[in-house]
Amino acid sequence: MKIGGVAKRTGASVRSVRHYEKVGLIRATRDENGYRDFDETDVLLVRRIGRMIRLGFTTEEIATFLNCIVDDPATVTACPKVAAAHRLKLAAIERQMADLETRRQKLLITLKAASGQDDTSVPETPVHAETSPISLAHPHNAGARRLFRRRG
Amino acid sequence: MKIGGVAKRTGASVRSVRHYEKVGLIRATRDENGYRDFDETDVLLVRRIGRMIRLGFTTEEIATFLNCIVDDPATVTACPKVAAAHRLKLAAIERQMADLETRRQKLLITLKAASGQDDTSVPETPVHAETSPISLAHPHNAGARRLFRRRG
DNA sequence: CTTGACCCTGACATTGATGTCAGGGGTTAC
DNA sequence: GTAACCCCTGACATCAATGTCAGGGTCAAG
Repeated sequence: MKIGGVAKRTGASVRSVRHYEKVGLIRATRDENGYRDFDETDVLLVRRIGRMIRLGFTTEEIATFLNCIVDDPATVTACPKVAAAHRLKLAAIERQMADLETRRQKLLITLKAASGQDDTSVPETPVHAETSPISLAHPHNAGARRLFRRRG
Repeated sequence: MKIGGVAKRTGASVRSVRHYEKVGLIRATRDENGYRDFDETDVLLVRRIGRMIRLGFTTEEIATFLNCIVDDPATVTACPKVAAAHRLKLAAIERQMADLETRRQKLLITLKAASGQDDTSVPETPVHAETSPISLAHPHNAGARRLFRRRG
């Protein structure tokens, strides 16, 4: 199967499949004309890589445990590298969530401080707000916009 | 005050202060020798910019409402632009949190599927798991590591 | 006059998967 | 033979704040 077929079957772009090969996640034999040749096993692998990436793993991380991914769903994390990588990623995600939660609380405080809105429910994690919402007038900053490149 | 003084007083780097000026968030007069000259007002503004950035605003976003930031903490979001920007950011953060939560649940499922660990409590948001943890053997991916640049 | 501590501008690097373009070739059907 | 697809490699762009380097001034103290 050529690369276009893999792309079609996996949902990955041709560009991405080439990228996965370049970083060593997949391997392809070559036809006489230089075209990559894949089989059904590669399709499954590319699908799995896509799932991993959507979970937040980088290709570099995936590479560290790709060689111990096994066919039996029951032994998923049986290989310690896989389990370790998953636990690390889990911890990283929870750190990110905590950071986002902090920022969320500060935004809520700022919003609540000004407008007497009551639809901002602010559930768990009570905050002790030394956040000092907004202040400071600075008269000369009117024309600040549009110094930025726009996406072409 | 010269740029080094601003940096020292705000915690921002000299590089960052120059950057804020370049994108129009602050303005500096120039001494005869070309050196930037700042006053105490600029120090307060740079501190505020730093806080905004830590909240997750980009300088481009900050620029859209910087000119309506006022000195009175009670009127924080009195300027509609500020409130709108904060609500947008809040919504974006909540989307990110939801995405992270989804990924977290999938990671937990995968981990739970293999090791009979019980310290993974999995609290709220029950998941309907069509996640298909891990599978697929691929014998020829042993030498995948170290194709990546290392940071020097 | 030299040293050291500042300041200046401009430019490149970082992160990482992916899009996209340039320039070139293969394969197939008409 | 030519149009229409597909493939190849290599390279640049994306996002955004910040670090860092090169190459060059300014200025005060010794």
